[in-house]
Amino acid sequence: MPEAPDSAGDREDLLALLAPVARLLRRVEEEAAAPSGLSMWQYAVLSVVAAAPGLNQRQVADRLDYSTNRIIADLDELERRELLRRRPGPDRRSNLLDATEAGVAVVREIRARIRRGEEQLLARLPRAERETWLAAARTLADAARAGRSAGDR
Amino acid sequence: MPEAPDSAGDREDLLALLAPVARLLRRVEEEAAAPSGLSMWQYAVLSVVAAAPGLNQRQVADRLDYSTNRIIADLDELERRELLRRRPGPDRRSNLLDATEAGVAVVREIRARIRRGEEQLLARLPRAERETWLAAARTLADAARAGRSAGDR
DNA sequence: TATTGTTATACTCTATAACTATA
DNA sequence: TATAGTTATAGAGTATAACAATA
Repeated sequence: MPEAPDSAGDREDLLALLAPVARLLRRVEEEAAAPSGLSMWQYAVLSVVAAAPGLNQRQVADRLDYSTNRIIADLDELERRELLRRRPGPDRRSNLLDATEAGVAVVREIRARIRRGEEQLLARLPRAERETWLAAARTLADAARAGRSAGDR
Repeated sequence: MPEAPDSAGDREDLLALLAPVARLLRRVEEEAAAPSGLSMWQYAVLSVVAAAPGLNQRQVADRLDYSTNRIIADLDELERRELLRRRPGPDRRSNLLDATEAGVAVVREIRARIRRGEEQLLARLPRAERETWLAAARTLADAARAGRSAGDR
C-alpha cells in the first residue's frame, strides 16, 4: 500500500498531544503523594513493591524505567519510615523488597487521590469511549516498554 | 452517583501508561531532529514558528509550555543557521518570529521522520481505532492545556 | 568474569530572580 | 507599573563510572 493519505499530512506530533497530559498527570501524582510525605518516585517505587512483593532493587527499577542508583535514596527513606523492608534473599548479593502494612495503606491512600485527579481529566471523554481509550493506551504502553530494550530496526 | 465501581479499583496509574509512550516518542523526536542538527526543543520551537508566523517569543514559549529564557539560546542558534528570523514588531520591545524557507523545509523533513517513528507505534492499534484514539488524545490534551493556567479547584 | 547494591562525580535540564529596554 | 527579552545563578534531576561484596 504505497498510498497512505495521512502519513505525510500535518496532524500534530503525537508527543505534542501526550506531553501536556503527562505533565498534568505528573503534577497530579506529586500533589497526591505530598500529603503522605512522599515524592512521586517514592510513591512509584512503593507502589511496585506493594503490588509485586519479593522483587530485588534492580527489578523494581527496571519496571519503572528508573535507575538503580537513584532508587537507593528512595528505598532508604521508605525503609526508615517503615513503609517497606529490605530482606536478604537466597542470593546474598540482592535485597528483596516487601511493603509493610503501613506501606500498603499509604499506597492505597495516595492512589485514591490520584484516581480523583485522573477522573477529572478522563471525564472529558464520553463514558463509553473511556475504557477503550485506556485499553489502547495500555497496548501502546506495552509496545513502548517492549521496544525499550529490543533493537529498533 | 455515589457508586463508581472502578474508581477505587486497582487499574494502573494513567501516568504509568503514558510515561513510557512519551519517553519513546521523545526519543523518536530526538533521533528525527538530530540528522538535521537540531535538538528536540529547537525542532519544537521552529515547528511552532513555521505553523504560526508572527508570534513573539513569549507566545511561542507558552504554546510549548516552554520557558522564555531557555528559548533564547534555541532561537539564537536557529537564527544563526537562518532557519528563522527575528523581526521587530509594532511594539519595539518584542521580536516577531518567522521561519525562513529553509526552516520550513527542515521542519517538513524532521516531521516526516517523526511520522515514520510514530506509525511504528500506532501500528499496534487496529486501523479503525487509531483515529478515534488520536481524537480522544487531542481532547485530553486540550483539557490538560486549559487546566494548566486555570485554577484547579 | 558477571551481577547487585552502593557511592561519588559530572553533566544536563529546569526554575528563579535580577537586569535592560520599552510601554 | 507592567511587559518582552536577556542574562546569571542555583537547584533538581540524570547519567556515568568506580567500588565492594557475592556469585
